[in-house]
Amino acid sequence: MKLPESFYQQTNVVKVARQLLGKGLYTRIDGEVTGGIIVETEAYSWKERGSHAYGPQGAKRTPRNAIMFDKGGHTYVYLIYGMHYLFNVVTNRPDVADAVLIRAIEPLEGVEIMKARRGKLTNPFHLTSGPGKLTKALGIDRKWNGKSLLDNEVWIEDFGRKTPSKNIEASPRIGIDYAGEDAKLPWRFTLKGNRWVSK
DNA sequence: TCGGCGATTCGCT
DNA sequence: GCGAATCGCCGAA
Repeated sequence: MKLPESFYQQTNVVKVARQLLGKGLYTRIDGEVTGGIIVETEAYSWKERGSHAYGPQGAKRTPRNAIMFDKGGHTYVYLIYGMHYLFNVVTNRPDVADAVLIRAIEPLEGVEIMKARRGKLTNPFHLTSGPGKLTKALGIDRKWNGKSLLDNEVWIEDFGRKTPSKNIEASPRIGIDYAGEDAKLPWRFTLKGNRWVSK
């Protein structure tokens, strides 16, 4: 069952980041479905320096991050290092710019298609074990920014199982040293022991 | 308008 | 383990 709009409109983005572990992220392109189990997420709130929507005088809206100010249930996709697309789930109410970065998935459906999109790989665990890797495997690029997760192009499945807290590990977020003290927030969540978690 | 740099990945050493 | 790749964003001027 597809996650409903109410899930994305929850007001605690850290809680949503935890709840997304174990859910299924899918895309459908030309009728071909690819997807996998979310095994690594990071929460980003406009209130802290790690977020693209952070501003010293309050939330900062720019052309790039505008979609984060929309209501929860949209995608936020942007280009980083001039070559990788990163996929986020926009959460919370309109004008509250929170989002969850999906950092890794465990391949589940359309594996051969994902392999073809990724090109030559020596290690099978490298297929979707990073934020830039999974977008390439799922066929996500900048055109996907702002899509609704309630449609049939990109969506998140609830398999009806709750992930026990003991299987979730919290740690500081990756690659945001510029965020100062906020870089220490334990807002990265992983499924303990999963082989597709990024290194 | 200009210049520095990033929520990363991959290949080579 | 290190550095190149590669470009759009964003703050400063």
